[in-house]
Amino acid sequence: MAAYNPVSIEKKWQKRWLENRIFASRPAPDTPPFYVLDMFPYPSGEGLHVGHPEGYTATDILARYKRARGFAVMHPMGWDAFGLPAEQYAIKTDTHPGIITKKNIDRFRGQLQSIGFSYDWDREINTTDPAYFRWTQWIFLKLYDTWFDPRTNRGRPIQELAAEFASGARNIPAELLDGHAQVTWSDLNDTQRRKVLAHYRLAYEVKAPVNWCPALGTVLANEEVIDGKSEVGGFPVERRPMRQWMLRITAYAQRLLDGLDTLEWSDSLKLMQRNWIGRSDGAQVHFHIAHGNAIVTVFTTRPDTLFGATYMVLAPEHPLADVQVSSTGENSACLIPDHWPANTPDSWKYNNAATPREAVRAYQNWTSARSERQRQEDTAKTGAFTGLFAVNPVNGRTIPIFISDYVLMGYGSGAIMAVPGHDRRDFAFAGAFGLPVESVVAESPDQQSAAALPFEDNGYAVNSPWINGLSTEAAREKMIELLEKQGLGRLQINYKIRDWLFSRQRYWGEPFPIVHLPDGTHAPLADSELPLELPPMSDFKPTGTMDPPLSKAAAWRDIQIVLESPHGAAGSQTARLAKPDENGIPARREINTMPQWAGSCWYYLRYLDPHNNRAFCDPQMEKYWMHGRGVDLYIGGVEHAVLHLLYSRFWHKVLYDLGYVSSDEPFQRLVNQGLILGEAEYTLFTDESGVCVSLEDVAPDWDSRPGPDGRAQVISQSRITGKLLIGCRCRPDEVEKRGEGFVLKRDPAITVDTRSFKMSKSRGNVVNPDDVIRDFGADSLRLFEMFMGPLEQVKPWSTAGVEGVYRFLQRVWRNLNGGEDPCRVVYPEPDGGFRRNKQPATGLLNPDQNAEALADARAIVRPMHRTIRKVTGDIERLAFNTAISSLMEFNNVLSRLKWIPEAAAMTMLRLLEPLAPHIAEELYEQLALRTTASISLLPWPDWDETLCTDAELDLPVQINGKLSGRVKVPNDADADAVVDAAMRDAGVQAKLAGRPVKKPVYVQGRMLNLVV
RNA sequence: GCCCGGGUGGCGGAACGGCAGACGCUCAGGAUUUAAAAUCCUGUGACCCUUUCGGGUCGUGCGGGUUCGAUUCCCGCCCCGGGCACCA
Repeated sequence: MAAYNPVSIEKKWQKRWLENRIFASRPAPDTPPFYVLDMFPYPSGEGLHVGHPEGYTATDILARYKRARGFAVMHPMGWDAFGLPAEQYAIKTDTHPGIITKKNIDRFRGQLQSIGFSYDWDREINTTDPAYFRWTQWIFLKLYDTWFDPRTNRGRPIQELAAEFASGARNIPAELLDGHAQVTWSDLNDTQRRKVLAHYRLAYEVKAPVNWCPALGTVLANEEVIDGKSEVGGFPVERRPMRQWMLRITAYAQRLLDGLDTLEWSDSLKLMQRNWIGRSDGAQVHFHIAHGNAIVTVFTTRPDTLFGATYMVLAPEHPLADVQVSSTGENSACLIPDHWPANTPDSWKYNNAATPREAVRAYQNWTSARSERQRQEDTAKTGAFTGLFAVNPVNGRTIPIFISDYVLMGYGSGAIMAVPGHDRRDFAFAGAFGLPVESVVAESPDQQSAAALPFEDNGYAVNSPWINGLSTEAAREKMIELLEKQGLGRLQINYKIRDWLFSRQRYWGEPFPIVHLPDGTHAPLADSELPLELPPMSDFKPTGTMDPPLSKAAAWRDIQIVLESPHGAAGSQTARLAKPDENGIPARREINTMPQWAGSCWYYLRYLDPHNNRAFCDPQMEKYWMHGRGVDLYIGGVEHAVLHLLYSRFWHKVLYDLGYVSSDEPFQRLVNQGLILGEAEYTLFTDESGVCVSLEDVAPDWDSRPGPDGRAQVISQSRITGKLLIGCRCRPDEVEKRGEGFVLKRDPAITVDTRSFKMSKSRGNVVNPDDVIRDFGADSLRLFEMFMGPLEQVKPWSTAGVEGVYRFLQRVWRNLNGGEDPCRVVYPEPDGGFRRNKQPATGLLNPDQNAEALADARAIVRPMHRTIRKVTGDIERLAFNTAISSLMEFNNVLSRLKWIPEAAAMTMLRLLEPLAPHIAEELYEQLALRTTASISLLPWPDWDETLCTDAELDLPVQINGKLSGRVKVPNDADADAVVDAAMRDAGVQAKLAGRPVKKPVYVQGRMLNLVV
């Protein structure tokens, strides 16, 4: 009998699947669709690690299962291949990133194919392929040509806005035209029209402070900055003003929020998105500047505390604090006085500045030089008095106005009313500057003030004439109502989310299909100009300045263009390259490129129709596969919670508004797989002289540094002496369990740490799937990835565990292998007997053997049907670990049989196929009488509920909830019969010891509890 | 600080409010083998009683509660992991 040799059978079947296009998606009108999607991988130079195949295996199992259930399955794979790592490697090795990308993709594809995933490889896509990014650029132009209409709460074509201006249905805001008086659309020239429309587009250009990362040589989106450092690489990020492309995702904030309610995503993921969007309901309140006409509007979520506002704070960048302009004398609007008001405390004059203007300017300089990181780490309150006062509109009180960097220009109106009694930040500032703190909310309405300030909880309004006694909730509503009535303010909703910074100063990304015109405006490329490809460059290194690499491609950048109006509507001209004989306008291409997220925002749509060169996707295909709900199941890591998943929802909603897709949301159901950690490690700490230190004496804040062998080692310090401690790995046989933790065998006084670490190259605990496949085969890899535990849970890798599932597959092989010799699988003959060979009428069993085989055939029926039921249910709920367990149990039953009936063998293989397809295919080919090209083409088996249950139950009997015996009863016995049987049981009687049964509780088919 | 997850044998984990620890790993003993590997069989939560057969007590992070019955539901803590963090 041939041994189980995964390497050779896996290669064989992978080749056959590809050649016979077994897993090609086959949409058909009468077949229900099922779209199961993996998160778009970035083909890195490192290749796969075992974390990748976790989600991929889960989706593959479901894809194979759904095919068996008669669905048309969409299960594609492709490459998110633009991006920094390839570009950085290209610079290092002086190779074009396109070459590196291609190599990495080939490697990734090879690795994925070696795991036996049932992707439809005809649909493979690649974001760096011009045939793909032609449509990324096309969608960008759709965003560019769309404005958000708040009245209908949806995006609309920009031409419709132009038409409203043209017809006079909408006035042109004067501030958009340098304050010119009322003009009509027909008064405007093309430049002016472009300027007006640019203000509304979902893709717009703005000069604003951005997150500049010098180490990466590019700006980053807010979502890509974590703790003031770049998400990729952890490099410092600074704020710098730059001209950048932005996408108006903020317009869709409410839609993005509302859409979450309709999705089958985990609560924690929805929460992350909700927090990121950050809606808060409050009010804007207008404060007059004392002795002037100016008004400052603040945003507050606690209008009920208005009576407790004792000062006001502006962001340092607030327009009212713009002293730079006034100092040149150009603008007399600056209200900051040039002398301190009488009795200004010295502590208010920033660094004892001579005048408020100087104080404001000095403070602005200081705060703008501080990095994001410094700002975040140091929350001590600083600020400068502006010399100005505001009038509290509800009580007429005059309050001083400060600037401070704890107020952010980007949120609300960049100005706050400070209520130090009920806000800890204001409280801290008031403490630092000696400002009054008053209580206007208390725990109960009859208190004079809150027990302790700052009191931030809800309570009852006090010391607030308009609203005294009202609960915080009611007071808030009442106050807004009164403010609105008197024109002092109104209800306002704010969102934390900012517009999406969409350009990067890199080479390896999609070029913007935009040209800059001599008049300072810009125009989109005509559709006929797409795709706009990157110029071939040998030097694509960063320039060392903030100029992107494409600035070096002057011939590509500087062009002659012709503007055309395809829609006939002025203001929406498109640009095309001038022909040699044409008199073109000199123009410059946009030289920033799009961020990596661009290509992944819509890739799931391209899979549906990947070779279409007339549309990003045929509408019929989109309707069929997305069926108004979006992707049926999307599995991936949680790291994209606020990046890809927010961005692509945004793009999708725009496409939906414009009528290009049929569903409002792209991903109906989403599951996050848990991280796979490295193998569990025991860490022993020693000080520098090598003396062991027990874990209790080690400070809990660990760090790591490169050790002598180049690998990262854990370091910490002694709680007692503060001395440096070094963690080193010890072997499992050096430790033993003692009490709560593990101790050293040779010195049980020393407790060691036990935990699993994230896989990382520096720690040297990365597991390469190629090695696992070489040693145990792809089926074992797949099986173990799923057997480790629940999909969504974090779990540590274990090589011994892989061996466990490998042994399981070997046992399956030994049970069912049909090889050259006849095996234990027996086939029924028409006369009721059995034969051992596949060929009819050979290898007939003798009468004794027939009797054994018949007994086995009867015995296997119930386990078989129960296994079908269990595996089916487990796969449906993505509980693959328990599905595998029950297949192991079923196989253990088969192992105990003398003869294995064909039906049981086929059931085993059919159920195994989604999980371990290669071995299933191979054994199926060996055993099946009439084989299809693949076992995956067979339908899923059904189970018979009546065959799942035993005729006789072995019921546990409890007395007062404690297990006290068992009784055998027929499975349809009623409560009385069961109690009767229990009472006749000698063991139960002994336990009852004569006590009368007060009440029996019988749970049908499960257990009996006797209450005494 | 705020908001989510999660704490079950030596380990990964299983268990519609109903027999806690399925399945797998580890370890131990046995069979097979000249021997080893592989394979097969048996045992493997802790403690206690019993020569054996067997039996008992405790046990799902800790403390309470609801219930005939709680790993599961409720309240209060502790620990671990993740997210957010001067967002008014």
